[in-house]
Amino acid sequence: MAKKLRTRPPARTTYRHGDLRRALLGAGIALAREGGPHAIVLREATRRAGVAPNAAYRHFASRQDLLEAVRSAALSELANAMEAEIAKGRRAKSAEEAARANLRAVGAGYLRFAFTETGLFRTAFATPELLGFTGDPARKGKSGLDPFELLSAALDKFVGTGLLPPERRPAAEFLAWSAVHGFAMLVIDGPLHTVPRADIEGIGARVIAMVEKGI
Amino acid sequence: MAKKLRTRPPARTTYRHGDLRRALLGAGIALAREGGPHAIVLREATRRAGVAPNAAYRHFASRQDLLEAVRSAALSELANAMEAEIAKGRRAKSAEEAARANLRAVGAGYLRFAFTETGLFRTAFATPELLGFTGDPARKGKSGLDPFELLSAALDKFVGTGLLPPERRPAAEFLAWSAVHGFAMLVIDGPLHTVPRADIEGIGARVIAMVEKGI
DNA sequence: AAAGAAACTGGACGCTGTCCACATTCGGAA
DNA sequence: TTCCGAATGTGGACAGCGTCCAGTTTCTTT
Repeated sequence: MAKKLRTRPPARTTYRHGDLRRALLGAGIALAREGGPHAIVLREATRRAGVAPNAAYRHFASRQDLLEAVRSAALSELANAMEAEIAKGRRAKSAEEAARANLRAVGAGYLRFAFTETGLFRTAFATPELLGFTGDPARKGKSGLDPFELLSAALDKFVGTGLLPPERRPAAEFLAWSAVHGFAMLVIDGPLHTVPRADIEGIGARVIAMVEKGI
Repeated sequence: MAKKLRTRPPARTTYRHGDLRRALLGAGIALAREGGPHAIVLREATRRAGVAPNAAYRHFASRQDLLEAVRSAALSELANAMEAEIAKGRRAKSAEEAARANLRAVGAGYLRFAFTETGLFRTAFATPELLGFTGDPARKGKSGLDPFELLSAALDKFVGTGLLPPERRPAAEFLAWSAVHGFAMLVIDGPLHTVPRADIEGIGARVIAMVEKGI
């Protein structure tokens, strides 16, 4: 992989960069997109920003700190992908059908992002230590909801339309999420990696159906 | 974390180590158990074996090669954990109840291993590149089946006892696996990390129930 | 006893994250 | 306007990593 002479900006003339934090974050996102969390390397980010390695420390406390910022961005993009999928299926239907379509869209958007932006998806769930799912605004999508909240909203509609008895509502997001997330993992770097994408789509639909039926 | 002066053997007197490959593999497994795949570092393994860093290259082509060997060992231990759980529930029951208990045991064993041997579990599914689920004998448990085969066998019994219509059998392992694997991931380093273990057990049972019902 | 293969050592290289001391520039107070 | 402190970026260094190359020691085979 020739990663050396890439995206080197035209040798800035000013001493100050001007917007280094954003530049580093952008480089980090690009790196993650190309090669996952492992590929986020501080020195390469500074190289792409045209700046000395240590300059990064004025904006990020450590490599881990940069990784975390990229992670937030990835989660935000994931939320956007889910919202896009939800918006796609907006038709006039019965409340019940709408609730079903909504939940399916949440799952489908999640999977689409996982398979389309694999590097970012992996980064979004890369955890050296434990991860808190705080209400960090940097992780939300355009709707103001993060991925977890989007799923919760979809399940609330299930209860609202009587598709899910209220006593089974608590913690239901974890059942749904488990299935879809696990499936994504198995496809991305598990035994389903070699299965043709056409078949994947079918199995993915069955995973979502299993959730609808079994939740 | 004081990781330095650990398990240094008593300064071997012979030039040859005698059983270096096994020693390195053992050190690698210990490292993985303590800190996951990330913690498997070649130089540390050689240090623990009391040998120069390069000596490792007589037995493993690269760090990745050692990682792979540890991975196989981890998968084998996972299979053992699953088998143990299956054996626990062996009582005289109807074939149907036995099939249900079998599938639940497969899931429960998987989860138990994931939560008990987190480092090894993470290692088992760490994939820098893509991973093939070959019939590598080093990955099997005592029964001669690897984790995937154990799950397949459990599902076959479901079909055999009429609990699962044959037309839904194909690829069903991926539905079941997705749910349980995803749940493990969410607990290990996802948003469920902070949830008390008592509650986790309950949600885990519901995940498995969802699979039984929704598959 | 000699030769050849196998196992291990020693030193080096380039890469990484991070630390420290220094240089430059900007913005506000005098 | 000038000066001074805070913010930002540079340069050099360090230890640790995976890996390569060239030796050295030992075991095995002839």
